[in-house]
Amino acid sequence: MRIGEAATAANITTKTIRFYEQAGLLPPPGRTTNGYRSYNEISVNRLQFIRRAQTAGLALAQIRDILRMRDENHTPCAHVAEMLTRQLSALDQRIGELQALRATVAEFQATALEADPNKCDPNRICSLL
Amino acid sequence: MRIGEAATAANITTKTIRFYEQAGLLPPPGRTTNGYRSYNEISVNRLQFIRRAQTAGLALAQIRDILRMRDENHTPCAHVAEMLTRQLSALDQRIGELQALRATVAEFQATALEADPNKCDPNRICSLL
DNA sequence: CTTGACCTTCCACTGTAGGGGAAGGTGCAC
DNA sequence: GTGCACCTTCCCCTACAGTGGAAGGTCAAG
Repeated sequence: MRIGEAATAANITTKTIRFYEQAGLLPPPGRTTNGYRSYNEISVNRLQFIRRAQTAGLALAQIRDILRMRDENHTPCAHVAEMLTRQLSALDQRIGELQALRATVAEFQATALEADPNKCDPNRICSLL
Repeated sequence: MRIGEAATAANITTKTIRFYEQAGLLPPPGRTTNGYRSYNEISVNRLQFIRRAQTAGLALAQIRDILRMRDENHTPCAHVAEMLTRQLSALDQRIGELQALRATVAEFQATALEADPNKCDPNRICSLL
C-alpha cells in the first residue's frame, strides 16, 4: 500500500510517516517502480505501536530504542518494563514539581486577593510578585 | 554598572540580559562612551522581578505584558491577579493531565510485571504496549 | 607591549514532534 | 489532453528560553 493509505490506517499524516522514517523509527520502505514508498500491514502495526507507546508518554527516542532491540531480535520486554518504571518516576517527579509550583502561585494569589490596589508601592514593579 | 555586574547582582548571565532586552523585557539601556551597556539598581530590580515572576511559572511573554503596563504607568495589580488565577487553572489542568498519563503508564506497567517474558508473542512488537 | 578580563555584534544551535509549502513526477478518469 | 489526487525531495518554520562561538573593540595591570 502507498503512504497515504498507511497513514489513514494508522491515523496519522504522511508527513509524520516520512518524519518517523527519517528519525529512524521506520526502516526505509520498499519502493514501487515509480519511486513511491510501499508499505504493508507490518508497517501499519509498527505505526500503531508507536502511537500506543506515545500514549504511555514515551519519547520517540525511547520508542526508537525499543524498536531497534526488536529489530535485532532481542525481546525488548525487560527493557520496556524498566522504561515504564522510569517513566513512572519521571512523571511522579514532574507532578511533584508542578504541585510545588502551584503552591507558590497560590500563595502569590492569596497575597493578591488581600492586597489593596491603591496601596501599591510605586517604587516596586508589582507588590504582588 | 556594566552588564557583567548587573548579571551577577541578578544571578543570571550576560547572555540572558541581552536576550531579555531583545525580547522587550528590558528597555534599551544607556551606553558608556565606548558603547558598553550601562545599568543601575532599577535595572537590577527589574531583572529580579522577572526572576520572581518566572518562579510563579509565568512565561516571558506574560511578564513582558506586566512590565509594559507598568512602564505605561498603569498599575498592573489587577492584571497580575487575574494572570495568577489563570496560571492556577492552567497548572491544575496540566497536573490533571499528567496524573491521567501516570494512570495509563501504571496500567501498562502492571501488565508488564505480570507478563512472562517467555510468552511474548513474536508477531507483536511488544506485548506490553 | 602584551596579557587578560571585559565588552560589542551577529549568526547559529539546542530539544520535541512534526507542519507548510514549493517544484516537479505519476497515473487514472473524463 | 487535461484535470485531479497522489506521490517525490527539499528547505524552512513553529514554540520556549536561552546557549555557544566567532570576530573584533576596550581598558587597566604588569
